[in-house]
Amino acid sequence: MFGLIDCNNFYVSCERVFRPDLRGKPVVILSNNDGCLISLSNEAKAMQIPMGLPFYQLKPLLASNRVTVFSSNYALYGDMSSRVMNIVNQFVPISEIYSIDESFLDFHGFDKLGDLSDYAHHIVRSVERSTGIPVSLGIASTRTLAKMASKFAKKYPAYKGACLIDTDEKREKALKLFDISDVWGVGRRMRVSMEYYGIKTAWDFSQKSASWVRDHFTVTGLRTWKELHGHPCITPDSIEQKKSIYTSRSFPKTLSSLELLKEPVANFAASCASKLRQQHSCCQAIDVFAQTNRCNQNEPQYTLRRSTNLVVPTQNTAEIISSAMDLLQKGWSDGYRFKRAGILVWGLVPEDEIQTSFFDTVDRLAQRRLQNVVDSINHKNGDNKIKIAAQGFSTEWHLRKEYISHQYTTNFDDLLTVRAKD
DNA sequence: TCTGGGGTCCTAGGACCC
DNA sequence: TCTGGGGTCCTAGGACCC
Repeated sequence: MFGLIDCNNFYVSCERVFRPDLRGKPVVILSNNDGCLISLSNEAKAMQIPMGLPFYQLKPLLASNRVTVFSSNYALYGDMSSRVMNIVNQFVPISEIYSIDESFLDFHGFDKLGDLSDYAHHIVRSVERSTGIPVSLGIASTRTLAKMASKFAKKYPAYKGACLIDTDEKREKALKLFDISDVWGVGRRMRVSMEYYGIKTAWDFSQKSASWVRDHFTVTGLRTWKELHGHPCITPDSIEQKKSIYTSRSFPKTLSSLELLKEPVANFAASCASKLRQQHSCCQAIDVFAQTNRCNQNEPQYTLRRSTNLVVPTQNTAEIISSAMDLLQKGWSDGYRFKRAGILVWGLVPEDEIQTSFFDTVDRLAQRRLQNVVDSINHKNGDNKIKIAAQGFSTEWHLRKEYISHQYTTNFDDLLTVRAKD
């Protein structure tokens, strides 16, 4: 059996842990740059406030409904996430963190030990008591069915946070109640085709033949179909060893000169290098992107994209920045206003399995020693206390975060003061 | 004025080989 | 007049997830 534990309205719940006065009230969380609505409390959902729409369009509506707004605070959400995962991991031997607010749990063999339902409810209660974050737990014979079960657990209070689909009868009933477009793996595009073929529920889909599904929805559709039948065949990749690493941001204003764009791109490159070292990988290739504002159809559109392969794989900040600056220079063309840029590093290899080159001119050992010293100084004194000159000091490109809360759990200056009542 | 960020996987089509 | 067939590899773009 697989379990899926999912935090309810995760970002909103994180804010509420430190703002208990907001429980039961409508709250929304904005994406980076205060761009779109990305997390809504149940009260906000009940007001028919749509998810994913630009904030500036909804501002009057939110104000008139007295909705509390937060900029996203990833220092807080990331830390709360690891607290939740740590608690969950005390209850199962194997888990796969799937996203910031979800984890798959391995329950194989657990059903022989006693009542799995009691155990599931115990997990849900423990997480909420220890972290303040409400969660839903679904358990079934495949990951797709476990996700479905967790949605039932979230939707119907009678489940008290945990739902098991552990018999064929329950599976059939669940499939018949479940909208096909809510199935894990069915997105916008597939939903349209499903509608065309008259498939409304997960059950309708499961009643098609395997070959029909393969023909109309390719191997990915077939996998989902098998999972709905209770045959596990989707294994999410471990998040620990990524195959590529991406850092990108939109800018609050557009940037139209090469000099202005260099600085954010250098910082994105530095961020990728740091993430590489965290997962003990080196990259073999680096891509640079920059895009004009796609939402503004009145101005000329352009996507700058340049790629390079490295002679020797690297995780060194200076080296990756230097390649990125080269690529940006080569791909540059005047006359565009860039709204977004990013760095992708890929072709990742473990840092201790590097294929060296006969023609390499860099002293790799010295390079690594220097990087280690810089990392340890920054670790002790704060990110970017020592940085590469190209990363600069401009704040032109920094994110807009007008409604950000404190870093309650990761910054000493933001710790709450608790006073006893007289 | 204003529209997120970070991933994985699959497929079609082109380049290239013999 | 008339120009093959089979294979691999790479890349861009799209679909999907949260």
